[in-house]
Amino acid sequence: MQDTASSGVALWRLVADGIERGIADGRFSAGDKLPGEMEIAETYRVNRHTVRRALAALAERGIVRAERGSGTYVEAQKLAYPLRSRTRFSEIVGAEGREPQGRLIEATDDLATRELARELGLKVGAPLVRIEAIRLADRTPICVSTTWLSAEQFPGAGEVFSATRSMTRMLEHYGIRDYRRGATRITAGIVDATDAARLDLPLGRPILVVDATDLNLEGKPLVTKHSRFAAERVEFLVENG
Amino acid sequence: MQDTASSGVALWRLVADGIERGIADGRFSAGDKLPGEMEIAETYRVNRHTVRRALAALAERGIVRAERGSGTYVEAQKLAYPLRSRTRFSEIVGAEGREPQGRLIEATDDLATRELARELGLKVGAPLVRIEAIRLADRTPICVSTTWLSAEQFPGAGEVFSATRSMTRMLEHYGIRDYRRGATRITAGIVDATDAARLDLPLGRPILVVDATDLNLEGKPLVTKHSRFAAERVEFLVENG
DNA sequence: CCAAGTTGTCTATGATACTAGACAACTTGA
DNA sequence: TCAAGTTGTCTAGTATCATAGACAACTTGG
Repeated sequence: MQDTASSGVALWRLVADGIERGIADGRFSAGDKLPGEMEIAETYRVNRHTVRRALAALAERGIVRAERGSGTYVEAQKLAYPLRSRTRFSEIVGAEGREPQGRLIEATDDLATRELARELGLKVGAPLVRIEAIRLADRTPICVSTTWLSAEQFPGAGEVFSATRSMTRMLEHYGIRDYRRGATRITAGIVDATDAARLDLPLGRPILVVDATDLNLEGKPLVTKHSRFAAERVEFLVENG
Repeated sequence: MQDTASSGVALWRLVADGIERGIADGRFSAGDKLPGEMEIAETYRVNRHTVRRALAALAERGIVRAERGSGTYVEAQKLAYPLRSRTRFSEIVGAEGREPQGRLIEATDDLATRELARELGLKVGAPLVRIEAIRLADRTPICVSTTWLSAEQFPGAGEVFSATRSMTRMLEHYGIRDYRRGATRITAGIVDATDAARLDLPLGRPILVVDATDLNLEGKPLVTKHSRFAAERVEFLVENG
């Protein structure tokens, strides 16, 4: 493909548009592996470097993701994540037709700092369970969360979460049938090295940081969390009214 | 105006598209004088030479005409395209005093889908020749067409079209002296990236989509086509009675 | 472990895009 | 006639676009 009589549109842009169209048309679906750079270059009659430019532009926009040695894959579209008083990760992901999954990274004992104590309605220094977990949709990491619970109210919470792989089912194990979201604070930042590895994100990528506390139906704090979402994989929906 | 975060679209093309849009929208009419090159350069925050490049591209396509010492004037007029039982692109364009031209993009083998088989009076799966071609008037692309013919009735149709550059002359080669238009269906849509590049149209522009079948004098289907016209360069005339 | 296939990075070259400034050639209206 | 405004042409420098080849780094399957 030669620059179409110098049309004013860069070759790499035409290639990028072609690939994006293939994704939009369903010729490639989320998770699919694209043809190799060489193959794309041949089908468009273009140099491999031009294809790389096109793929870089798509990767920049989070539409594809290159894996060295393996291939380039179609990124899932952003997960629509409504922020309501009832927010359950597994329900939200399931409602999008994707497979929710939770994975325990570690569960440790901890002591309440002043902030944690205030959020949870406990005394400073009260024993807590701290759960570091990762949540996925269709095997793509969406967020890592640090969750704190009272160690007295939820003894052995780490093992239970590890077994159930769901915060909701873990609370059910302790007889909590329902809960609701209290305050939610949202900020943004840059991923650190630890979270980057856990989220399978390149360094320097933006994250959405959510601090939230869940309450039981009487308004008593149950758990408080500090979650970091891969910004390019999720879109928060705030419902007005 | 700097290259918009390196969008892959040349600055002069953005300026040219802007001016062309102004003409299409009626902000400038045929015969009007455009603002001076300096003024255009200022409104687009661009060097005067870039404006000259844009105007040169428009002049090349016969849309504007520059007069030294005086100004640049709008030339554009839509191609009047009558829809009759006898529709020959080259005749229609020639009748407007413009130079018709055809160009083969590709010719491939194909198999009849149910719809194509019905249109052509063939069996599903019958071998077809699929011709992708572009038609121009005075070097301005007017439409791209996908044409299907029976591979058995017209063997090697792709090469013949490539050589004759005319559908009419191609059919003459197979002994078809005359044909007439059967059903014609017209819809509209937005140009996709591939057609945009072929029609030299900015993305997002409207197209006229025409599906039609040509019959021989006994009413037997010869070819069926799916054509996309640049809406801003053509005006269909339907003759009543 | 190895071979094949993949993406990542480097260097290099030529063409094109964009900016900048200057001046020539021409038209228009006062 | 003259001044102002217009398009046409030239030189020059910087950045981007596109091609080309080579090799490194990595993954996958046998």
